[in-house]
Amino acid sequence: MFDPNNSAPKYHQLREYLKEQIIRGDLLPGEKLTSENTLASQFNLSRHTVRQALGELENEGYIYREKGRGTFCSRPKINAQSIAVLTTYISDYIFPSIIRGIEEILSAAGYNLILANTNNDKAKEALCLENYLSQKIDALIIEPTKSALENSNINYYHLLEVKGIPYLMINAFYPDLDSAYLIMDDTQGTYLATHHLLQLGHRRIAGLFKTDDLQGVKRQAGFFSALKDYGIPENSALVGQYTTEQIRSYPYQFIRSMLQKEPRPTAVVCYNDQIALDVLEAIRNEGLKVPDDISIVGYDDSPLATATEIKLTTIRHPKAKMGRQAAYNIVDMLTGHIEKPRFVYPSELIIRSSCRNI
Amino acid sequence: MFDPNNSAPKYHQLREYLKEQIIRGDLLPGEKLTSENTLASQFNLSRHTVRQALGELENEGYIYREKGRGTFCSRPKINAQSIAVLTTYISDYIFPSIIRGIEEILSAAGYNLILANTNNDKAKEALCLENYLSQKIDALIIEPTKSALENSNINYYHLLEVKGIPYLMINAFYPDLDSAYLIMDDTQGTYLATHHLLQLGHRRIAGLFKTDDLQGVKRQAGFFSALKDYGIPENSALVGQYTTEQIRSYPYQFIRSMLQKEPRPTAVVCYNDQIALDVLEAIRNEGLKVPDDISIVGYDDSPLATATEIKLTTIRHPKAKMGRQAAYNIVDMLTGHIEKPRFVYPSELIIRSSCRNI
DNA sequence: TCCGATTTGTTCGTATGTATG
DNA sequence: GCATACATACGAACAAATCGG
Repeated sequence: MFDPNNSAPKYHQLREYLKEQIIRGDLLPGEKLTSENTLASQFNLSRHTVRQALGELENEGYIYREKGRGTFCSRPKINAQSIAVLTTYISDYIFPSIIRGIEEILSAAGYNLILANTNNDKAKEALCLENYLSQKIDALIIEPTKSALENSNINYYHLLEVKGIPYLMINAFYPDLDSAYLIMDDTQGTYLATHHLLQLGHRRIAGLFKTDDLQGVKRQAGFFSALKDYGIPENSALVGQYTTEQIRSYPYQFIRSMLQKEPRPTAVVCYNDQIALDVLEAIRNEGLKVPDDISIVGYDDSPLATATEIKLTTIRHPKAKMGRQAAYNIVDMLTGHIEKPRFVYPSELIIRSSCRNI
Repeated sequence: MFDPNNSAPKYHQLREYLKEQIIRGDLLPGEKLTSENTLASQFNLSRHTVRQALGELENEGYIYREKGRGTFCSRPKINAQSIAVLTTYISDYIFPSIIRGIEEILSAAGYNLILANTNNDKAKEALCLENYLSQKIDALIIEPTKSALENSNINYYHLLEVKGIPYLMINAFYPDLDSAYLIMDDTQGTYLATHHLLQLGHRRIAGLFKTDDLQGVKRQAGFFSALKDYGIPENSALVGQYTTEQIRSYPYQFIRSMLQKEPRPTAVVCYNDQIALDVLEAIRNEGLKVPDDISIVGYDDSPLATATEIKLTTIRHPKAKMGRQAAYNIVDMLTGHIEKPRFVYPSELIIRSSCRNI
């Protein structure tokens, strides 16, 4: 308004001038602005130009106009940003804790949390991402679905980058995508678990792993790595592999049939606590006892680990802590404080009563 | 555009005329609109008037303009509606299931789910409601916080009504608010539970209830109602009452001190499963056994009810089913199919192994 | 209740700038 | 360079709502 060699359009200058006054608090909510005609003569503008500036301010929510009365300053519109959270599941296992952690931080920071789950179905994941891309989503925390398989939704992630929408992966990431992530050291986790069993004297150790997500692949790698360090060759007969679709029956069946053949394993390393409970049931139904006959270790330290009589030895998952850090990170990415955070939580063994010395 | 006795401003008429073309699909995304000058001469308008119409269409996202090239039809903006869900907690107990039920339906129906919890704190509830009121929230599913106390946030609910934002209460409602709700029959629930104990021969029955939410008040009423039907007078020494803030220590302490005095109760009716577990621990720590020495009944049939060795006799809460119905209802309210749904789920007793005949 | 001053809303006209093809 | 299209900017007039006297 005062700078003649400012190349910006006059109505832009006036708009910014007024906007500043509002933001600084010179104009309080409800207060009347100078009338259009007065502004025009004050700044040597046509009324039309003034109206253009006011129109945009109205559109952005800074002011409102009332015919016959005047133009007024709006109440500050808290236009909270929305951060979407897309996980495989939401109501079971460790997911409620992760989501609570995220909610805690986002809520305190004034962001909306938009929640959905994929049920570990890539089609549902695609649908959700497509929705988010066509809406006003400011950032995304996502647990990739079937992260070990080909990333058929990679285009959506590229679109997120193009649109400048920051996203953060938790629990896993796609190797062919240069993304920010927050994961735990899955390989180290099963290494510790397996190592623990080896130290207890176990030599014939079975493993049961999920193959369609990166966590499963890494956990299996940690299992083999520990065996190798003890000079024990890989024995494929002792390793069960399953996918999401087989989760209901395979782990149970695998263990039951394994227990019916001699020599039996003396211990089982499980992909997670949920599978460990299936294994526990299979062992029971064979008339055997944990840990007397067979030791088992779970993974994730979920509520399931301590829900039964046999308290599971397991690996700690950061859960709510990871949720909180994910929320902090995505906010920092959104505000430009960090570029692409990448963090790997070290693994920690929790010894309970599902393993014994032999 | 064609109606001379239409009193609406010309630019409104032109705007609606063009908007219709876009919605009908006469103008496909990316297609070029008639130029400003052509439109002006075509409809006998000034170019300024045409610009005003186009400006609003641009603002609403229907078109975009490129200097020197022309005005083009935008890709259809799928602006999904957002439904906020505000519960007391989100990660524990029956809440993950309720939220999963809501998510399942809203997600399938193409709505965003915006999630937050109040931690059973009325100040946090006020904060969330204020946020939702100043944002673009289309509807709200809410579990009221401390529903038995004075509704200090009633103004926010009135504002929701004024703004035409439908809301649905779950689990409880404020008596002084004429709202839609979805609750279970809490009074009948504890009536059934208490009646069950009476039929098993118990006569000295203790009760432990929360007093700051409507559910607690109703559950206590059902407890007394059943006792009355058996001609047993109210004995305040046998009834413990606590609020959210006392939840950590009171129930445990109350039961322990009660067990140290003769005559001991032979059964305890608990506000919910979580409290039942506290009671269970208190009984154990007194060197007594459930159900041999004392019977207990929980409420809600949460995962906790079957997590320990003692499987709790409890009352079924609809959980995910209630979540789904809440979602269906709020969508129907939003689309105007129903006005104010009100539904009370009948209660159902689940008999497990925490009660015995005496 | 009506009047007149003020204020925003609608509509016209005109001119010039600037990017596109 | 030229025609076309949108962007910026000026001016003028009347309509409609509000408000104080």
